[in-house]
Amino acid sequence: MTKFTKTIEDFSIEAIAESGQCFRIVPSDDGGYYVNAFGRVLKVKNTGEGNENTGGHESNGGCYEFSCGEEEFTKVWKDYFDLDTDYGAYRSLALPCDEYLKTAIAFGSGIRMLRQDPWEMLISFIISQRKSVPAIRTSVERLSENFGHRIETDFAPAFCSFPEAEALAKADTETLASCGLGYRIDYVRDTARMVCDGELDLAALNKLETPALIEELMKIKGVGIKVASCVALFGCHRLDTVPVDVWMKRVIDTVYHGSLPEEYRPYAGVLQQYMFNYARLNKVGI
DNA sequence: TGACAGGTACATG
DNA sequence: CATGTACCTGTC
Repeated sequence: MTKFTKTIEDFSIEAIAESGQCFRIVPSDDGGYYVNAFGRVLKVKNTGEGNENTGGHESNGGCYEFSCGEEEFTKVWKDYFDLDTDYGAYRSLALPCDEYLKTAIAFGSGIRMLRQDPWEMLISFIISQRKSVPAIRTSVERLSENFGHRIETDFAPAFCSFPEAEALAKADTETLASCGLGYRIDYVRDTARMVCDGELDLAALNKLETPALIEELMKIKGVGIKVASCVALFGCHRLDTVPVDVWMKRVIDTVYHGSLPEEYRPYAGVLQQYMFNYARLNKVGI
């Protein structure tokens, strides 16, 4: 196995994996994690050296070993993990009086906003409606097993890539049903067909300003404001976007009396990720 | 064991 | 335009 080792600030693969923005980062049997993205698999393991690890989700960074060469790391994963960004700058955005956010940031230290594939985010979040996170993971895995391709490595069990639009466009109903898609079957397949037909061009949409991007995404059947916001934030890195699910609604209503502070707007998507993570994993802020 | 899931489309008022 | 309801099914 090729290895590349790097010390990274404000980086916790565990916190990222559990933060609800991705469904295909899973624990390995030795305390590391497998990252499945862009048709590749990467193993990430904290070496336990040179970090300020205080345990669990409070890990603030440290030395990590990656199962790739420096070239692939620089070309693919540095960008995926958003490593050129200083997350201390985001942390400092918390208003002095905002105890809730400060607590949430301390708890979720090491979370980063992944730069994920817009197509995968679109389908994954269409599937996510009325599903728990474990159920979403199961559906996405089954979809990949049925319609993706196998990814063989010398360091991990075989994984399957996220399906291309062509494969989902011609998928049969029975197989899609076996992936647990339920009433979302036609949402997923019709979206895939639109991409194949060129009727939906995600790369083109990604050039739009955030409000127009979300408006266009919501024209897709099965995509409402929440799913469109998730695609914008997690797939198009629109950090000004706040997906409001049941957890964030409770936080906004209860803690912020109806709306987040205006000062947060440009990076509210990052800050809400800490809030969401803290609320969901602790069941607080409700 | 039945309620509940990180919502959305569609029908009403 | 705001509110109410049905919806597939895995997971606990």
